[in-house]
Amino acid sequence: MSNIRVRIAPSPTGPLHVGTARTALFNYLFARHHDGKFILRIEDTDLERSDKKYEEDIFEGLRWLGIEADESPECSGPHGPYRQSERIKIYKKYIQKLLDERRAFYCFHSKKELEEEKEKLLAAKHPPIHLCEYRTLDPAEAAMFTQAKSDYIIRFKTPSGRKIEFQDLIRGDVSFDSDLLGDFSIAKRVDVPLYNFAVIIDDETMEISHVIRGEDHISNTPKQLLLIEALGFKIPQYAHLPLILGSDRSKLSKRHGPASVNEYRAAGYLPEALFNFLALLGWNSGNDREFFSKKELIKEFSLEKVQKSGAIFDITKLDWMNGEYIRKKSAKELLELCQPFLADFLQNQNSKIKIQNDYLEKIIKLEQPRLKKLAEIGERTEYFFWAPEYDKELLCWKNMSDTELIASLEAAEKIISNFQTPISKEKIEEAFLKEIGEGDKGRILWPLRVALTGKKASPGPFEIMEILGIEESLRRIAAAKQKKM
RNA sequence: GCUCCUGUCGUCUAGUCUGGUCUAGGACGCCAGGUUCUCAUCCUGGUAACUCGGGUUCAAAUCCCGACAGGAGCGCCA
Repeated sequence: MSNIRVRIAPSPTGPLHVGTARTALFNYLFARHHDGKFILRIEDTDLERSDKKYEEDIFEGLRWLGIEADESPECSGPHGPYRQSERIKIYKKYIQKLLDERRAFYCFHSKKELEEEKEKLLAAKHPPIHLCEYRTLDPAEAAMFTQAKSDYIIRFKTPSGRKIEFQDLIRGDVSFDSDLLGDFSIAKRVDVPLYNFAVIIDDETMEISHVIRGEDHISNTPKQLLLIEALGFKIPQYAHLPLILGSDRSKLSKRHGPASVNEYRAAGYLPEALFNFLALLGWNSGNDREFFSKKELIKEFSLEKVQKSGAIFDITKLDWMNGEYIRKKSAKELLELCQPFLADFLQNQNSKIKIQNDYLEKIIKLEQPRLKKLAEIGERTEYFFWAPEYDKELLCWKNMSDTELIASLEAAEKIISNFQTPISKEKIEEAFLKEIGEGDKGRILWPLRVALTGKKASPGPFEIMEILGIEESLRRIAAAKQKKM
């Protein structure tokens, strides 16, 4: 066991976002690679926006992906509690300390005043920061003010003229000027901490050694560093991950399409495919390899191989990869995976039919090479559950006439009639091939296939008939003939 | 506006640290061909990129400088 400890700290204000999942994934991989610990902490100090149902969504999504935490609200450890809302006492102690040491102070500007100041600064092309004249207010006087006024906040007394530097494991040296920070806010009240403050308290008390988070946090880092210094905490190692972008190169969000892990789950992506895909978004092994199991990823992962620039979430590549993972499944595994999707599909079609598992397994195996997402399974295989509906024009191969079509269907009918229900696709194919000889196979096979499936794209007629059986096949051919008579 | 980060095929990326073997490699996509009644799978081939401008050097995707472009942040959100 190494002394590496990393964490992911989502806020339960929405469903588990793929960006958050990717950050969790990298933290997890890093921790496991170094035999360290991975902590899941919930940042729910913003009570109004936080919601238990989202917290559950986060747990569920992470669990589904196979990213399990060593310590979390669900699995307590020595550094708990793991919800910020349950750690108020801890924060309070440190806020009070900063106040007592006069490194933090009460600011009594109203929101309106602050807003006006910001507008003015922006108009004058200055950075919109707040340098507060209350920073030197006598604590006793301030205490009196807090009784009388309701509009106040606690700010950090940012030192001026400081160059704040840190080493980022991905980006190298990064530096900021403290004068551009202003007297930033750290808490609304002694017992209501704000993000930048709560994070550093948590990271210190949870003994986090490496802070691996999204690039959007780079500009929070100098503020946190100042607080860490003021409190005499240990500085963790930082690594800022590139962002996941939408097709327009801006930060991935709902408007770019599905952005939450559970949406991908519902669409029928496999967890190992999403895991693999997300790992490759901003990281690579340094060679041409693209398929990795979780175990292999843990073995290969290193922060040095993490990309600096943002990566677009390319759904077509995910689809391809998901298809690859689907193709690797055994028939039995795939059956199990497809079952809930099939059940949903049948329910939506108001169908009450019950299908035998061994029958289903054959059907699913047939569609396996075509399947990109599990949710497609119902629509792709529906002709196995009930007679297809289709436009009669679809039956015609090239510019076949009606009489030619009937002749074609009857020829097929004749061949099939020689068989009895447990048939093998090889046998029936052989019979057809013998009949067709050197002729155009489409003339007979296309109408047959459409009669069977009602689709312009499907598996071959022989394999379908093998599953469907002779009687049902003949029934469908008869129905096709009816359409043209 | 200010600060920070980033810039290799449409997309994910290798190569950059340690300059030459890079007429820039792989994958997805797309296109064409083969297999095939159709679709998918499978196989073969093709398409397409070092942001620009200077400099250093015998030699630059690679080092330096400068432009430009894109992104993120600048909350009493996290």
